[in-house]
Amino acid sequence: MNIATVIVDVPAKQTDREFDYMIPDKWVHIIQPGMRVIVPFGPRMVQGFVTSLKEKSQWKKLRSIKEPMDIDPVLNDELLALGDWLTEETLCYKISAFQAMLPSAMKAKYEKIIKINDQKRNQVHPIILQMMENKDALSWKEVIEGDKASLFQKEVRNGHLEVLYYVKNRNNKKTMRMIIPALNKEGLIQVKKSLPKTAKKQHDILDFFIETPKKVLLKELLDITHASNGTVKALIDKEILVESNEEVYRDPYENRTFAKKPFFKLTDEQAIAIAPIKESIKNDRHDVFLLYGVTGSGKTEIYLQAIDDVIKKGGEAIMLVPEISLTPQTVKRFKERFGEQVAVMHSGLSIGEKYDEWRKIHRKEVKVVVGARSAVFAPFENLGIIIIDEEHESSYKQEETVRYHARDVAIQRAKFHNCSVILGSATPTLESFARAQKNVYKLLTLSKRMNDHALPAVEIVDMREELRNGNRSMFSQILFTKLQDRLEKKQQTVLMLNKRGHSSFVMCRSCGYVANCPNCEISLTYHRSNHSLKCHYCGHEESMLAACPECESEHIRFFGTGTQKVEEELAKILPEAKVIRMDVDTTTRKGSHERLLQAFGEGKADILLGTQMIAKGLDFPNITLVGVLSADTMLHLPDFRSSEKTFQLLTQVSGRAGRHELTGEVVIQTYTPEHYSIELSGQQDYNTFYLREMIIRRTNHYPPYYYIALVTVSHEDLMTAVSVTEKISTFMRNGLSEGALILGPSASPISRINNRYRYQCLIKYKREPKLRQCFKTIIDHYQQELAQQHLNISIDLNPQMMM
DNA sequence: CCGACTCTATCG
DNA sequence: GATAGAGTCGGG
Repeated sequence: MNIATVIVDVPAKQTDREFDYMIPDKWVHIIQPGMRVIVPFGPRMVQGFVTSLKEKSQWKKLRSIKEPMDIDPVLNDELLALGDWLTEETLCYKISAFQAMLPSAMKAKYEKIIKINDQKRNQVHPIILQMMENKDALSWKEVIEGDKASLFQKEVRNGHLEVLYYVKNRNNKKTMRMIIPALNKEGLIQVKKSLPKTAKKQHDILDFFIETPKKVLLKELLDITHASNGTVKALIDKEILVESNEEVYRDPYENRTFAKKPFFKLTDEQAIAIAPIKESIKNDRHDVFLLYGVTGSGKTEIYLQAIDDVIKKGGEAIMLVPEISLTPQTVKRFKERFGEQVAVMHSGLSIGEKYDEWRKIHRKEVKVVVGARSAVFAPFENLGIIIIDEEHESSYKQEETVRYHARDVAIQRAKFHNCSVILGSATPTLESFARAQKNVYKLLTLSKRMNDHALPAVEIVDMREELRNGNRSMFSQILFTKLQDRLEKKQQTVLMLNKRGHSSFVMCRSCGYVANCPNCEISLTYHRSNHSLKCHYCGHEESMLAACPECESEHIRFFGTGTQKVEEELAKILPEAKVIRMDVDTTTRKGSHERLLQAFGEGKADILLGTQMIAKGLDFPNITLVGVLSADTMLHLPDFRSSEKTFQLLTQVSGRAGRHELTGEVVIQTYTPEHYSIELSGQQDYNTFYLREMIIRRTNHYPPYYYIALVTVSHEDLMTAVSVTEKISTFMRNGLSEGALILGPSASPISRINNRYRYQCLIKYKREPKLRQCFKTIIDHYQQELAQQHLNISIDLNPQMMM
């Protein structure tokens, strides 16, 4: 077995296959499938993943692997197979699938440098000699961007200069200096006797080690003994102490202690719900459970106890949470229960921290991982359960390159490990609930809140009515009164502004001109921080307009009730209220999200004002009022899931109120109170919503009755974009069965991004075995244009967003 | 004839 | 995706 098949780190159609390499004798027993290696590829060096080993190759001359990048494989057989599955399922390159499964710290960095060929030093052009006078090497980038590029190229061609390629591991293992005594206790006492009395600090250090003869961090040692670096160094020089550099994990939860918490006694309802899960765990069965439980019904406790069962059996658990609710509160609950056995993975961690957490899993130092979407790839080998909380969240779907849904990956992995998946939600997706109805998933229901607290009373306010009564403010009379009331009672309020699709655009009040991005078909967003207008799609930025470019009127204003504007209004009408604002502007800094929530939890403010990000996971006893300022902003988005999304969001945010002793109230302001998703979320009636929405999905041929696939074509030239989309539509019509519905070409909801026109074709189908093959044919057909970057075709199977 | 540029096959 | 080598063009 001295030949390895390797997938190289070149994400392109033509290189998306295995390449054979010789394994040098010294590595023959080292290199295994799933390892990263450095291989020569054409003239350069690239990273690659070994996928298999074999004896013979159809190629006569093989090149050799340069060196392995790992000691242990980073992908085991299961994950290698999962990579194949991902590739097929999402139509991505195999290398992209592998990289999606690993922390980004493992992605190679490449460096290309130029050196003087020492044998020909005397022939090198004097200008270059001068440029490289006291430098060992120049980076290729520097050279090619300078004005001597052609001279350098010539010198490279005639061999006076040589080009070197490096593959670097981003491996940034953190190391720390550790100190350990070289002698035993008696030895140290001996040394202490022979030390002069004046060396006081040295005595202190020796005392320390006589008392605690073990390895300590240098930093800690200095802190405790108040000695200096020099003192320690003196002892090292005398060979009394030994210094070593040791790898440590960066601990994002450092300096925090988590008191062990016992298990709660389950309510009768919880006990009934968990029984089938425990049964599956006990018998190593693969089941998918849909845990449908109203907000505050104690789903988390069920997760915790299920995980505990798994750990007791020697298994491991993956707990997925939406990014946005991966708050310290959530992490705390898991750390309190499972202590050091928990790894945490979320986007707030640095690349290095994520890498550390990954290695804890890889080295089997933890049993549980709590994390966002990508944690579903945690390299456990004894998986006993995968839990997906808030199953309906759209953040479980990756929206670029490897367009996977964590739910699908979870089920795929669970099949392999013969273990169960729990999908939990108060507002399940229609897809999941329908599967539960058909017994594909097993439905478990929690209909009551813990401690029998009532769900909050919801009041829906018709804002058109308010306007007719002369109230032009953004607060209805009812909401205002209730706000005042809570202020007096010293209780807390959460105000949500549903901003999506309603950002603060700039409009002229005289002529109606709206500031649009010059490159994209989308309005610019006002940013207060630097008084500028920005495009969220291409990054275009310009300064705020002083006057309307169309009519020169100065009545140009930013519109859309942004959170800042609400904050200002609150200051006017309720000047005594303390407000914490939470939105993209106030939560960009690391940890700021957490700090704001903590401050609110400690009662440092009366009102928490924010966007969707406040709808999930907050659980504070003193919140008794939830206000939704404009419930319908996302109802009119061009997406067949907009009703479902609205219902979910309103139900979730309502669930923030009255979770503990005090009863909660919810006020929902809307311009379309008659809409069923608003009306039914007011009644917290998921079942009726499900039935009504299912009828609509059936008549319009949408999921769960049909699967959908979205093809988006973009090109600089409008006509090309249209005609390619047209050809694709026709091809799909001919290639697929009678039952498939092909819609399009039609302009994308955002018809132009970065000066590229976007057209799309939507395919609805029930069963199309040929679907993926058809897409592959299309990509092959347009290969050349795609490679030249003029054309772009993106294919999303089961898209979550229709943009 | 040379350099600058574009196109395209290939990478094991 | 990056590269080298082939092919093309235009100025001298």
